[in-house]
This record gives sequence, C-alpha cells and structure tokens, in this order.
Amino acid sequence: MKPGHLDLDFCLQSGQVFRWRKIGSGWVGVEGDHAFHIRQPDATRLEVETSASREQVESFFRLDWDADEVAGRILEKGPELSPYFGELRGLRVMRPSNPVETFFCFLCTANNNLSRIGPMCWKLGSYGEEIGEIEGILLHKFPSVSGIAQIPEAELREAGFGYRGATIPHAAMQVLERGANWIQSLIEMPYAEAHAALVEVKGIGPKLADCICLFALDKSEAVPLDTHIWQAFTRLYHPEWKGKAVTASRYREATQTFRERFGDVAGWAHQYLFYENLLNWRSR
DNA sequence: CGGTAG
DNA sequence: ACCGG
Repeated sequence: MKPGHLDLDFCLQSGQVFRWRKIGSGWVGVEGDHAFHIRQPDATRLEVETSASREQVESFFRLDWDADEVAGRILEKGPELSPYFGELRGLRVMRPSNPVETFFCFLCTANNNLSRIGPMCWKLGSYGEEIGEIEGILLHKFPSVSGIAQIPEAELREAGFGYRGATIPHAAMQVLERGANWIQSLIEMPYAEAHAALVEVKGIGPKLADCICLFALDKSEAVPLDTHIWQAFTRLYHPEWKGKAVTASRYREATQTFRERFGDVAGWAHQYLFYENLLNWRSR
C-alpha cells in the first residue's frame, strides 16, 4: 500500500477519532465492524492487520485525497496559514465509517479535554459487541443508538461522565424519535441542511454539528469552530472581534469566511489550524 | 478548558 | 451553570 503522505500519530491523535490506543510504535483500534492493528515502519509504508478490506482502510484514511495536493491548494488560497503547516505533513482528515460512533463520541468532547475524552469514548464502546482482542486489549463495535439510549445515567456518572451521563442517553432518545436510521440519513443531505438538522438535537450545538458533518457525514466544507479556531480567525481575518465571545451569528460569519476562502478543503484547513494549536498547547 | 442550554 | 482536571 502506498499511503501517500500519512502520519499515523497525527491522524489518530488529533481529535478526529477516539477509540484508538497506541501500543509501542503501532496502534490498536476499531473502525466500523473491524478490529485493526496498524504499524508504520517507515514514512512510505503501512502495515495493517485487519479483517477489513483494502478499500475500507483507504477510505478510513481518505487515501483517495492527495494530502500534499490539498495542503498546496489551502496555502495557495490562504498563504497566511503557512505558519500552521510546518511540521504537520501527513495529517489527514479521516473518514470513519460509523456515523453513530462519531455522533456520540463528539458528544463526549464538549466542554472537555482530550485526556478525558478517550476513556469516555472507550467506555461507550464497551457497551457494543465484542469483536476481538489485540495485545490484550478487548475491542468492541460501537453500540447502536438504542444501546446508548439504554445506558443508565448512574453508570456513566460513575465512569466520570459528569452531566454528560444524562445528556448522552438523552440525545440517543432524541435520535430514536427521529427514526433508528436518522443519523445515517443525514449523509444524503447537503451540508447546510445536515448541520441545521443536527443542532435541533438538544446537546448538539453548532460546533459539535460541524464535527459530525466533517468526520461522520463527509462534508468537507464543515469548519468546527472551537475557541482556538475562533482566536485564529480573529487574529487572521477579523481583529476587531479579538477577545469577543462567539455568538451564534459570529459563529456563522467566521465559519462562512473559511468556507468562502477554502471551499471544499475548509475542513482540512481547520484540522491543520486545530492540531497546530493543540500541539502548542500540549508543549506548554 | 476541543460547548451548550436556559 | 455544568462534571472534573
């Protein structure tokens, strides 16, 4: 397999997918219905142990997109982002295949930090069907929406979910009211329509809706605007809003600016900005 | 603080 | 204001 430019650590550690564990130099996790053990012996090779097909692996890492070409296109349209692209060659926007998993994992991310999000997503995953064991790690498919809806609030609170112990099963109930297949049905909608439908769910605001659009629904123009992206936006494009709070209307304005500038690679531009900020923050 | 609701 | 660091 020729991964083009793909950095496993960047892809699996950059807040896009959460149920992956680093084991030595490799990674163990679940994608869709399949367990994976992946190693990257050098920059140009990928060793993948899985029952998933090659097509599924390539889709997950979005190898149908040329990362260098995308980065080039972003820098052409927005040279002001070049400081953020320094060391991030091989960072890709992933395409996880189970939108239900992405939906609920991102529900864990609001008002939270990465060190807690992983264990929380892992806990949700433990309610799904067991599909294997790699390096002593038990792997589960992600549970169904009704499986999530049935989890007692107390179990999640005990596991450190805080108020999300209530909001996550409640969000699952809301999804069920819309039909068991509602999340999947959003894939067929245009970005704006899917985003509008998602924020109707209590617990999903504009930022989470954009995460779900970008990673679960393959809407590459979605720009999840968190506090770091907001700061970058005010610094680069709108200094008079520096220090101001992100209102709903400023959220629309800022994300629309990225979309007008970067079009269908706006989501990739966001991912580089986001991960660069995350690395800077980690190194402090 | 990788937000959202009231 | 909200769980928990």
